[in-house]
Amino acid sequence: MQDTLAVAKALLGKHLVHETPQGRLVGRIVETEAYIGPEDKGCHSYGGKRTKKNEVMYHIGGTAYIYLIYGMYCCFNVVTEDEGKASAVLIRALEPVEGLDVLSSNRFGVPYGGLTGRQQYSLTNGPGKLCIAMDLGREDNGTDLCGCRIYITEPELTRSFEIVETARINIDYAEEYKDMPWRFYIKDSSHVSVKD
DNA sequence: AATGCGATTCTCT
DNA sequence: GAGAATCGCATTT
Repeated sequence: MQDTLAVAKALLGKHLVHETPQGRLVGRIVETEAYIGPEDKGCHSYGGKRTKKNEVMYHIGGTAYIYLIYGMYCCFNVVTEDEGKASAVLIRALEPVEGLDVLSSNRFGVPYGGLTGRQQYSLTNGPGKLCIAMDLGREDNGTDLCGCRIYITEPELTRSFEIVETARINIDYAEEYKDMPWRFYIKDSSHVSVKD
């Protein structure tokens, strides 16, 4: 059960990789949020709710759960734990690592060199933004992250960093769970969506 | 058949 | 900081 929290923290600093026809896209994970199964009022599977939309949450850990939010953006999650636990970790922000021109083209329609400073900063610093840049869409929902197209790796150069634990974003409806410190980010990263 | 809304982002002010 | 954009799907009539 608490294992999801461990995964959320362990994912920080890892590289999310998407092998696309345009090239290999890589981002360093700098911000995550844990959504912990039926008990968590902020979780799509709260109370054991199981629908067409959240079905993938009930799959085995290591599956990609991607859903459409607000009619126009996607959010990318990593399903955690055993089959049926319906827990997941939302990837909220990345630092661009590889494939900068493709990431930039997907988001802003121009190569990385044509970006303003503000655009560079906002390339992947949010759950909807990183899906656009990394070309992750609903067609990738249910993808096995242990495969060779979308996966997570340990970077070649590991840096030490400090982890900040804080409340999750935009789940005011989650009552006593909205303040749980289940959001994690790398303190000195310049690409975190919201800092305290 | 109709209604309501969300684990967001962008554009003004 | 507020408001709009936009739509699949769960829930209600």
